Amino acid sequence: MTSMDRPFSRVLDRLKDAGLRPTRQRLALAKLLAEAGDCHMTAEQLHAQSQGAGIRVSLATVYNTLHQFTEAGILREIVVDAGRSYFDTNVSDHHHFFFEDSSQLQDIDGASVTISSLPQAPEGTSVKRVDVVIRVKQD
Amino acid sequence: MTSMDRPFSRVLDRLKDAGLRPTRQRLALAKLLAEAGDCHMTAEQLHAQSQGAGIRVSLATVYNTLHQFTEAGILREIVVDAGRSYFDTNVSDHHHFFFEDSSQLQDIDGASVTISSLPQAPEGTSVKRVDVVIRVKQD
DNA sequence: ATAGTTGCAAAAGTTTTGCATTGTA
DNA sequence: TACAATGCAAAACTTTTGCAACTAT
Repeated sequence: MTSMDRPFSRVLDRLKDAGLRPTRQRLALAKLLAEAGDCHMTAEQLHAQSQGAGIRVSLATVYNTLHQFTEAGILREIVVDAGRSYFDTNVSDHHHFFFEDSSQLQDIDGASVTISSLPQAPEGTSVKRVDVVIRVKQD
Repeated sequence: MTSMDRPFSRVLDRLKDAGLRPTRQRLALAKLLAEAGDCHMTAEQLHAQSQGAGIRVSLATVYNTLHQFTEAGILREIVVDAGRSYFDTNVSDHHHFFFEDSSQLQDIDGASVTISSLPQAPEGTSVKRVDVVIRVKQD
């Protein structure tokens, strides 16, 4: 996989498809996310990185942008920890280890988890996603 | 199952085992949770119910108590929604549907979900719990 | 008495919203 | 110019913490 294949290299197209203007802030945040590679980032972390890179953007805008990217399918939001959202740059089929001691996430390839039986979605609803979180602790 | 078998009927023993004193607030909150039966309650909801029942207790104490009960194994904390924790009175082996439209949880019996392959826990860690959340949306 | 516990006001976080500003056609 | 979209300050939430008050020996 070359860097050209990474989701964020197509970010301009993605933003266009989602009806989002390619503003300075969005492009800068998308670039940071692309450079970070596969990762699980909080809004706070991305905001800090932005400041470090000399990009002036408010935390509110970071949140709004992360949610817009999530809507557009460029990111996936993961909630495993009370009062903190993670945004995952890996949007392919996969699951997560959650290290409760350090509050860190680690990807598990989708092929490593086999769910051989699941109940049907309740009448009138359809499954949007199945999340498997393996919570682990230091011995 | 009679009401005497429900976890909260043993709350006095449970509190004792956990080294928690049976204070007025704890007993009142435990009683409300027991009466509610199997449910997924937020701290805010439990606090509202307490007020409704004429129990004077602060929201902070509700949070502290819910966490203490969770530590004691009387409750399980479920995090599926950004910025909101649910406390589940059902601590048996089970999973959840999450209705994204209404932010409601519904139990799935453990036997209804079969995971036939899972990766090993990373070196030096052990699995504390495997959470499966089926996210559904209204058609 | 006193050592340990508890409950809550106040503080600390996180996330969302309202609206002036900006950008586009 | 008009119209919609954007970015951020301020507001709204949720959750945690520090410490005065309380409890059980």
